[in-house]
Formats: sequence, structure tokens, C-alpha cells
Amino acid sequence: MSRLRRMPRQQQPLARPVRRRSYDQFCATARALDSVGDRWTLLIVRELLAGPRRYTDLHADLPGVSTDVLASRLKDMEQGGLVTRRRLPPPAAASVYELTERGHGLLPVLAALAEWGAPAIGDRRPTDAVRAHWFALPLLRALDALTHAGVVEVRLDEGEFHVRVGGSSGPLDGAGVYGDGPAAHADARIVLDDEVCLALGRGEFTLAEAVKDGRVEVVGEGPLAGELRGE
Amino acid sequence: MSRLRRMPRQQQPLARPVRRRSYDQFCATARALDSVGDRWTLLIVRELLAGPRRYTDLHADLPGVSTDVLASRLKDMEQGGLVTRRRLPPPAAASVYELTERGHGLLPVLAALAEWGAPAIGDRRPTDAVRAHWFALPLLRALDALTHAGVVEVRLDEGEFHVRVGGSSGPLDGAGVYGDGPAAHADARIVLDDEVCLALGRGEFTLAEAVKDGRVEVVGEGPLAGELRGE
DNA sequence: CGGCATCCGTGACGATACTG
DNA sequence: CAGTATCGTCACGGATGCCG
Repeated sequence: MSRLRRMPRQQQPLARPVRRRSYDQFCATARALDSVGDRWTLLIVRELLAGPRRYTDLHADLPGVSTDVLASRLKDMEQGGLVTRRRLPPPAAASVYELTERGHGLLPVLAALAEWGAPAIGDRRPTDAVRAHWFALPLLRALDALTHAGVVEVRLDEGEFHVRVGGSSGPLDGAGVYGDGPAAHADARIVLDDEVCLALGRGEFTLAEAVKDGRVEVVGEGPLAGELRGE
Repeated sequence: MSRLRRMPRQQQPLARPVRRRSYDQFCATARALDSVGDRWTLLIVRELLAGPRRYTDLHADLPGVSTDVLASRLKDMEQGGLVTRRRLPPPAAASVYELTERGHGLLPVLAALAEWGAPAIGDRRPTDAVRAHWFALPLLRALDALTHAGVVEVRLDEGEFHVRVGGSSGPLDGAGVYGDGPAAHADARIVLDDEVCLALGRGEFTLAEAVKDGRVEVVGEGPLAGELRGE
């Protein structure tokens, strides 16, 4: 026995207060990853880009995250200035988390990741969870060339979501860039299936082409709907 | 002894073969993070964007990564199609890792992260490591409006690196988007300090403005150097 | 019921030593 | 030089408990 300690190894833990893990590199990318590189953090941002959400809603739409990790991430993100916690008025005894402006600034990061990941998404595996609004990020790429601004409601097999488009995705009005479920007021609605939605995100064809051969159906009368039809 | 097992808890380990950890979500962003969301992976990509590197070079420019984690990541990335391992011709008994085209496709992701991280980089902490080419990604943002193509050598306090610009960052010729050290053939050279370089990455002012008031010095005679001077 | 905190087993990580 | 082996520590995932 006595696996004779091979080294004194008595080096103190250095009295590190709590030391959040950092890459300790003077590099913009590394600093960004210090903030959002932890597991689940960017997916929490993806959820919050849909607008303010409660803890339980976040937990429901992030299958696999454990309760303590979610709570811990939200705390870290609040301290890091990515999210704020807002207590709802008395009737509803609950609080919601929402992105700060800094947190919203991660949209290009999420969009770049979605664009890179779209070609490799493959088929849906039996163990894969799905939510309709997860298709919003890839789709935004196909919609960001629109000149008219407004809200587009998107109907997929999995459910529906809505996105704000046009106006260079102007200043947020407190709501998200996209949202789950139907929109309060939609300027147009499109109906398509997952495959077509992902192919649009991959840039395999344009929205106008997809509308033309019937893979995407456009409902609505306004100028935004007209532009979606390629008119 | 016998800390009496408190529960049957006999649920088999399910005979999982090895199961790389996945978010198991049918979502382009989550799939992307399945590939590059692990700690250190994106920073390895940052290094390899500078061109093919050997294991030891990677280890030297990624302070803090342990040898086994680096080896494991490179193996995962090779299996994931992000990098290839190439054995150098006999004289040099070594092998290098280089990005595949798919791996190069992560440049927009790294650029978005760098742009988001640049405003928050703060001051250099005593524990922070630095490498000159870590400033390349933020700087690319300030250079991507150039119309002339070529190689710009950048001289900072920390050292020098070079970037390929123009031509919409055309097809790669096997080398990186940027590289450490001086360029084999540079069309122009700029001299500036870290602060100015990061401010350019934050978009606080344009390169032409910085040249005008002397915060950036441009050396060279060709058309690219002329454009850098704002002529 | 929402919002966590606690406990526990497993795996990932970081440091160092060692080997072909 | 290019990793592999070993080991201690911490983070993660799952279940459960607590508390307003």
C-alpha cells in the first residue's frame, strides 16, 4: 500500500476567492468566450432572443439542462450584464429574465453559428428535441434582404413563431427579435415545412424561388406580403 | 463502512458506447455548438486560421490548455471534419494540423465573437497572455471594406502579423486568413499600438481617420498602401 | 407552483510525469 | 517532439427537498 506521495504537492490552493474560470488571454475572442463560452449559455441567449422568459419556461425549452446549472448560468449572465431579472407586477408572482442590449448584441454570433451549423444539421434523430422558434435564426438569413419592415408569422409542422424583419432589424422595442407562438399583429404569414426552412437558411434557394414553385405559401395583403411573394 | 446504498438505483448505464456529449436538439445553433462548443475548440480554430501549425506550436500559443485536452480536441476536430492532420515530408519528422474548408467556414463565427468581445476586453490583466496575431480578427473588421486585394503586414508592440485583405477574402490558397510573424511578401505595412488596433476593431473610428491624425503609420508604395492612406 | 438549493455519481478539465 | 498516463479537482446532469 502506501502509494508514497510522489511529490510534496503541498502547494496551497492559492486562496483563490472563487475564481470564475477564464482563459486569461488578452484577446477579444477569448474574452467573449469567457462570458458566453460555458455550456448552455449561448442556448439560453437563443431562448431569450424570443423575448422575456420565466425560469420555468427556459427550463422547459432547454431539455437536458439541470436546474442548478440553469440557475447558475442565469446568475452569471446577470452579473455579466447579459440579462436582467425583472419582477412582474403583483398579480403574477413571478419574475422574468430578459436580455440587456449587450445580450442582444450576441445575435450576430448566434446567426453565424446557425449559418455554419445549418448544412450539418442532418436528419432529426429520435433523441432530438424540437421547438418551432429554433428555426427562426436560420430563417432570418433568408429574410434579412427584405426592404419592408414588419412582423412575419411563420407556420411550421412543429408549431409557429414570428420574426421582425426589415429596417436593418432596428432598435428593439423590448420584445425579442423573434418570438414563439403567433404574433399579436402580423403583417404577413408564411407556411412551409422544416426541410424548406432549413434549406432557406443554407441559402440553397431564395425565398422568391421557393414561393414561385409552391414550397412556401404566403398569406397577407400588405406590402411586406407582396415583397415576400417576389412582387 | 458500507455507506448503505440509499436507493436501488440499479438503472443500468444503458450500455452507452462512448456517447460524445450532445445537446440533442434539432437546431442549427445547437448542432454547431455540439461541434465547436467545447472548451478550447474555438480558440484552436483561431490559431489555425493563422495557417497550418504543429502540435507544439499550438500548445505554446494556447497557454493554459493541458496536453491531453489539446490532443483530445484535435482528435475530435479531425473526426468532425474541422481539421486534417498532414505529415510533413521526411526531412522534417513532424506533422501539422490545418483547417479544412469546413473549418475555415468558422471565420464569421470567430469574427462575430471578436466584434462582440472587443468592447469588453478592458485592460490587460497581469495574468493575461498575449500574442500579436490575436489582434488580427478585430482588425479584419476595419480592413474588410478595402477594394484592393493583397497582404498587409501589421506591426504592434507585441510583435507582428499579417492579414490577407480584399477580394471579399477570396478562396484560400492553403494558407491562413492571417498569419503570425512577417509576411513573405507584403503589399503594405501598418504600424500601430494595441489600443488603436482594438479601437479600430470596435469601430470607434475608421482606418483613414487614424492614419490622418498619425495614430496609424502606413508604409508602402502600391495601390493597397495608397488605399490604406485614404487616397 | 415557481425558483431555486442540496446531494450525489460521473465525466471533463488542468497539472505534471513519463514514454516512443 | 508529440503526445499518453495518471491523478486530483471541479463542473455537469439527475433527482429530490425546501420555501415563499
